[in-house]
Amino acid sequence: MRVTADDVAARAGVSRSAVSRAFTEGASIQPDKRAHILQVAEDLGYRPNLMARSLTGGATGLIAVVVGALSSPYESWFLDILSQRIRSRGLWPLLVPVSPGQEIEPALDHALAYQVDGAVIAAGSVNQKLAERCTANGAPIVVVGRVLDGGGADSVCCDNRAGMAMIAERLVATGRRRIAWIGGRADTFSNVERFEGLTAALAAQGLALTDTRRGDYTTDSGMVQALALLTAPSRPDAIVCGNDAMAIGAIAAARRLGLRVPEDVGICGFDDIPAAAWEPFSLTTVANPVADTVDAALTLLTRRIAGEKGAVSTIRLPPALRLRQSL
Amino acid sequence: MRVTADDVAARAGVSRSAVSRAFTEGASIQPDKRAHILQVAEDLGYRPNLMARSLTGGATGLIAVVVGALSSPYESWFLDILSQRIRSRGLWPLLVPVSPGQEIEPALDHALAYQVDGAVIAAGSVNQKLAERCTANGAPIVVVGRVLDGGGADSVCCDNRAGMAMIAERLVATGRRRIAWIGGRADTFSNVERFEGLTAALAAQGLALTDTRRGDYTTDSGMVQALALLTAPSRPDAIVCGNDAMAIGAIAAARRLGLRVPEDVGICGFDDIPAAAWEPFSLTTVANPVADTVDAALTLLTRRIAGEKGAVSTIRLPPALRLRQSL
DNA sequence: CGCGGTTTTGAAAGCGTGTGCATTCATCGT
DNA sequence: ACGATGAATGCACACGCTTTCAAAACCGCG
Repeated sequence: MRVTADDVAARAGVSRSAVSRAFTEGASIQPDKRAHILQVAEDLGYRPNLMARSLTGGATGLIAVVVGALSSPYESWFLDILSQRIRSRGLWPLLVPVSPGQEIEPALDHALAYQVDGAVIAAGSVNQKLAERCTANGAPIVVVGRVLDGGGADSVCCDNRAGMAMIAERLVATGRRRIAWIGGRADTFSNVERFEGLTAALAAQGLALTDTRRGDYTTDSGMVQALALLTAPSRPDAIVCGNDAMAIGAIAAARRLGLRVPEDVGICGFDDIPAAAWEPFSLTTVANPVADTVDAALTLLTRRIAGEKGAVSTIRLPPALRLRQSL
Repeated sequence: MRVTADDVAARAGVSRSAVSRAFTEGASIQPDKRAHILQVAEDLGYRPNLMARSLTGGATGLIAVVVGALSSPYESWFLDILSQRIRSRGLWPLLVPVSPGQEIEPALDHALAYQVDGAVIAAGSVNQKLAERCTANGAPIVVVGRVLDGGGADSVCCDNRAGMAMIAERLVATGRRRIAWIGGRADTFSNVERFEGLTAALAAQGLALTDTRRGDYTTDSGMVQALALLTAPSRPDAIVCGNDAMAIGAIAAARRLGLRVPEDVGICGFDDIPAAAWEPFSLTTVANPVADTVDAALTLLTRRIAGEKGAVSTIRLPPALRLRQSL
């Protein structure tokens, strides 16, 4: 049914090896013969079967991309950049979507069976054992957005504490005194670092959070938690959110209550997703250097795929404060 | 390097055939022997190589997913649902990102070389010839969000005209007289249908568009075009946008100009992306039945993969009006 | 114990490709 | 003209797996 190299060979009156060589850059074959073969292949709609090719020991060119709920603006923004960059390196992203809370291991296992050359893991929790198993299977991994404790794999991650220190500085500069926090799921790496980073930076200024609440990184949860904060007896004059999506929800909550942002309450987020710059929000936030993160991660990964054996490296990329209207 | 079935066979003291059978559901093998083999495989970290397996004529389980700029909220929302549904059918999405305006053919060609079982095409333009080539290569395709002229492939698509008719009805009901349109790229299927659907429905009510402008389906472009419309001598009292992202931009534009929505100007979009429901927008829009669309598309596709040969079918799913605050 | 029938089992033949190896062929220098 | 050189070519094997096929083992029953 599917047209193979044998078909092309028969039609072109050459051996199958010749067909293979015609498609191999720099192989020893007469130029006009190659042209003829390629023409016949074109006519028949033939393309070398990459599965079979990879069987002989070559790479598949497949990169597993483990990513969380794509409905989140941050995740989809990230995947947009990542998938483009993977393609521009001549590789192909095999998407492995995992729901929050879902185990990553069985899905990744299955992806490994596709002989992926490597994996970029941007969601779910991965321990050292899993990382080692992947590497042992010839598929090095790079973890993005968190640092692997135990150091089983390379990782690239924004410097969350530094980002929060910038926020704290801005809070002090604008004279905020009653500062509240809306975080995400307590067990996520970024949430922990951002929370600790904020409290530490505030403590250095002699300040402390007056209230802390927990959302789930969605806009809706940010709105719900902000409504609770802003209707409490001692209303905060600033709300720091663990990510931009919740901050956007918080702005919506303030508006609904008739509060002015930033005069009555300052609001800020983290990541600088595209929507943060939309005028109705104009969110002051910390820019997560996603493009640089992706580049660094892919560079690390391709090096490992090429066989580099050195110690695992952890890259921390510096974020930048984006001052807009909301704080 | 990578552990193969031979390794497992040697370690378990059986033949390679036995190992293969142990992993094949319903194969003829003694239960305790299978258990033993599976245990050994587990110890060695063995999983059958899916590339090699697919070589014998079986399916790869790979579905190429051609999708456009994921930074767009609609696209990422769509991909979120699609990827989950693909996984829940036991298949795997091979992501093929294409930039707007970029040719889809070379990318899809390359994906075909991975022996994908089929393809879901939600971006780029596909003609009948390309569709036939895919089908001939054993990879049926289904086109989503547009209808293939010439009918070379199944397609699933929202009934854009019906949606616009609902909008027109609402416009009349709220007494709008000067209605403007902000569309997307002129050559896209959804843009053409939505525009024609709106003008036709308005004409049936004795109305006509007072102004039309062209954006590119992004929030920024919606804002730019809406600013132009709302500062023109004859300001419209309603703006219909080709999608939600532009409508959100239009709301931002109205706010910046100090206009009240919907009192001074009604604004509506199309798709009902998650952000449309966010309170600061509360966008009246037409709900694109994305989940149903995805299900229908995958059902069609899996049937084709199973070998169904019938005539191509075009499924039109009915949209629904979502009345919120903006119109 | 023998025999028909049913499972289990291992050997071997592919699946489509890349490539080492030996062979052929053209080319070139002397 | 002739041997040396190098490119071009075809054969055959390897990759890891599934599956057919025939042989072997097992079962129940007379």
